[in-house]
Parts: sequence; C-alpha cells; structure tokens
Amino acid sequence: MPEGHTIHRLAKDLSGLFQGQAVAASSPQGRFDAGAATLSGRTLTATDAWGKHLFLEFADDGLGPEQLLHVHLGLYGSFRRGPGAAPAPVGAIRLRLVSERGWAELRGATTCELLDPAGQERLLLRLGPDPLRPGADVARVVDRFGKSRVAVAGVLMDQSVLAGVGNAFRAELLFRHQIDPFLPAAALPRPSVEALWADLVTLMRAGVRNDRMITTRPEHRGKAKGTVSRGDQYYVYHRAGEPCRVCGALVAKEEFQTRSLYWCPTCQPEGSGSTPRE
DNA sequence: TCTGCATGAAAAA
DNA sequence: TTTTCCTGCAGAG
Repeated sequence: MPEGHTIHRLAKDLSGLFQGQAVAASSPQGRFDAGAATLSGRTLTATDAWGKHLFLEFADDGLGPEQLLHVHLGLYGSFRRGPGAAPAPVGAIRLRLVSERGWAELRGATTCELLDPAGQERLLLRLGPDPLRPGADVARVVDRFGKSRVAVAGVLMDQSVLAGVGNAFRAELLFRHQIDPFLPAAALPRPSVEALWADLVTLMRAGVRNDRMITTRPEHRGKAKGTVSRGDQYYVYHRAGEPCRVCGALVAKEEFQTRSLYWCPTCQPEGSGSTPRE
C-alpha cells in the first residue's frame, strides 16, 4: 500500500530481483502492450524512487535507446514480486516482468509509462524533497511551510512541498507531534517543522526495512508484515470513534480535501502546535 | 460470502 | 468537479 516507504522498498526489491538481468516484459491485460514490447529482452540497469514515484531503467541492449519506466501505484495499485517462477496470472496484470531470478506483476496502477529524460525532469520538478533520499533539502521544506497559509494537513500531503507522505503518515505524524491538523502551516514554528522532518526520516526508514508503516510502539518494529493488526499499528489513522491510545478521548474523522483526516481532538486541540513544545 | 471503503493523482468534463 | 484505475481488505452478516 503505497506511501513513500512502500515505493522505496519496491525499488530495492526489484533491484534485487532484476538488476543486471535480461527481463521478459509483457502486458497480459493488454493496456501496456507497446511499452512491454519496447522493454522486453532488455537488461534492468537501475531502480529508483522519489516520493511515491518508481523508476526502472533499462539498457539499450542493441534494441534502441535506453528506456525509463515510470510507475505510480495510486490508491490501489500493487507490484507483487518474488524469487523463482511466476505464479499463474490472476486479474488484470498491466505489466509482468520475468527473469531467471524472479518475477513481478503490476496491477491497478494509476501510471505505467515510458518516459524520456525530459519527461522525467518535468516530473521531478513537481516533487519536493523526499525524506528517504540522501541529501534531501530540508531547508526548502521549512521555507515552504513558512510561506503557506494552508492547513498543515494539506501542506504535508502536497507532493511539491515534500514527496512521499500520504494520508496514513499525515495522520500519524501530526498526532505524534500533537499538532492541530487545521493549523496554518506558517503558524508552525521552524523547529517544529524540522522535528516533523526528522521523525519522518526515522519512520519512513523503518517502514522501508519492515515493508510496512510503523508509527506506534517500537516493540512492533521487528514484527513481519501482516502480523500486526491495524488497531496495533496506528495511533489515529483509521481509528475513528475508537479511544485515543494516550488520553482515551474518541478519535475524530473528517473529510478534508476529499480525503479522510483522523486526529485526536484532545491531544491535538485547536491551535496546538503553534508554540514550540518544551 | 458480501459490501464498502481506501496508504493518489491524473484525465476528462 | 467527476471519473478513472478496477485491487485488497476488514468488518458485517
């Protein structure tokens, strides 16, 4: 399920499965026939991720210019993968990759396309710093927060401000820092923005390692995906009407810019976050 | 077994 | 502003 940590993990896994290998590509569903034909037989040379965007680079291999595959999973896209032989095809598989080492299947993605270098550059220009990328420019993020009158909840999910945060990370992060989601971003003190960023770096890295989001109890960190219930995994995300883990008040939920926003009205009261915490 | 929601974002209207 | 992508899951029954 796709927030930034998922995509970075995916890039890592696909590199392990295919990098340096000739890959057979096909589109059983048919919607990516031309792209798959262009890629098939080429060697995967690198994988990369920026925010929620995944990139796979393919070599020339005498088949034409190098190719760059761009994938965005959107809300319910998935990229299943594994070593060994591919499973029998089920459902609408937009893209299937197979090498001697393993397989991968893409379903339900919002975007699956071949990009030229100019296209990738245009895309990256729209994206803010990614907490999972080394050397990310925190100052730029702090600057954008300081100039925005939009609610923090909106700015955190604005991919041009900061790339990789989705609805779950947003809810969990604001709870962890006891910030009113509706507070204008500019009202957040600079050290608070820096603290948010630092927390994201830690949480998202843990997310990549564990291949799932971990924002609550550290003792869950070593546990495998699927062994921790949603109730144990989050503070407030998807817990509307349930008691807050800290104060017991009921978690609130409201539609905000077409997405569900979750928060604790007691731990994150109106105006909270506008003064630095001691 | 069935139903409705959901960790996005771009295109269409 | 609505539609698309058309999956996967939890919770209800």
